[in-house]
Amino acid sequence: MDLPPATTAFVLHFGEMGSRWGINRTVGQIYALLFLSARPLNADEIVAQLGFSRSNVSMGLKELETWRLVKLQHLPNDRREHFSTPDDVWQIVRILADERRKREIDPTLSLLRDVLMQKPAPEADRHARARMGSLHEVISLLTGWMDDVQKLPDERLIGLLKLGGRVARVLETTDRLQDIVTGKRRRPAIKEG
Amino acid sequence: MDLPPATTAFVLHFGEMGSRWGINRTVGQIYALLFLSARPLNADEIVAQLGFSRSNVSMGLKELETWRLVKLQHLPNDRREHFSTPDDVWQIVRILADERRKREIDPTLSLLRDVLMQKPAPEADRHARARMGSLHEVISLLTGWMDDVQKLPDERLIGLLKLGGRVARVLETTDRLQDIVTGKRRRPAIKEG
DNA sequence: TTGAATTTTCAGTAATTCCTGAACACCCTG
DNA sequence: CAGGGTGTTCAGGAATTACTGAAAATTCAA
Repeated sequence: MDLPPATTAFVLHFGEMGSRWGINRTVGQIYALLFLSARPLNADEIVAQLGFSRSNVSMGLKELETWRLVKLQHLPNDRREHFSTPDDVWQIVRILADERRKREIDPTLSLLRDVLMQKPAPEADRHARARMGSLHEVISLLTGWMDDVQKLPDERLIGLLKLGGRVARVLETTDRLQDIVTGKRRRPAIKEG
Repeated sequence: MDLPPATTAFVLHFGEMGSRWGINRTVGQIYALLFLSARPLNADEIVAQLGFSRSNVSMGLKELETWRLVKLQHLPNDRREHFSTPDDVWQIVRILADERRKREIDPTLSLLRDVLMQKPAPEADRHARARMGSLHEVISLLTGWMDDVQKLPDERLIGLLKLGGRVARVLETTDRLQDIVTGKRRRPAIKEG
């Protein structure tokens, strides 16, 4: 790997982390290399830099395509396929969130729906079904929120993240207003005694 | 597995999903079983239900402990260790978010910091370093937001999630006020012409 | 249509991860 | 402090996953 030291460190790190992210070492390294590259790379260039077999690189790129994490493009006067990552890191984050959700959460949500639909066994599993119900509720809320957030344009999303916990204060205010309107809480008197 | 059908389905599903979540099949099943159980279970009960070897259950429970996903407890007049999951699903979500962050994100953040600290190689890696900079920025923002949100009490968190994308409107209003105050945008005139 | 360039497939091997049984360690209780 | 009950460790076999090289398929220019 005759790459600048910073790049090498990053690529190796991504390889190691791969296992924790659910991809393997070589796929992680390929992605890292493409992410840092100033221009699209073709498979042979990746082979040259990382030293994996040609076929392994081919399979790795295929997998990255199924994740929608790389895009294929052709350069003028060059038959070879070149690959690159989105320029915008936020775009990458969105895709990642989407794909992980699709793979890691949706199947469970769907199973919970199915199971909860069945007629309950007479007693016996009362508690278990209640637990699955809670879980379903929590996951639905989380994924619904994700859907909402995915619709926001980048600047709004970034604004929201920067606001962080301070959003809570806004909510607090809203709640209090709500309470007052619905009469759950008395309007503060001008003076009590 | 002489369990109610709904429980069996859930346990098996969690086993299969295990690989996608970064845990293995047996650990997934053990966790699912504990999650649904109406009372804490000891290792032998888990062996009886799932049919894994005693040592495998022992190792699985150890792993779940390192994830803080199960807690050990002793019942009166019983020397055996019993295990259970938190009653509150939100608690589980919080722990999971925390642990995944610690394992999957923090190491990368730390590597990026280190690498970006080094003196840049003369040219050559300008682009790569800029990319790493962007990535660092995005991850910092996301983890900072996570930190903030983790501090909110459950009801606020749930409120926030329910509000979903509608928070954006609040932000929009805030921005507009901000713009007016700072003079970036003219105060809407009563009538233009 | 040919054939060179490029990509994909796939059978086989290497590497890793998972799981077990047996041995060991650590209690507690009597 | 002996001995049964309980939990842990670990070497090795089983199962899975990763990777390779060779061959097949595809694409495209001539």
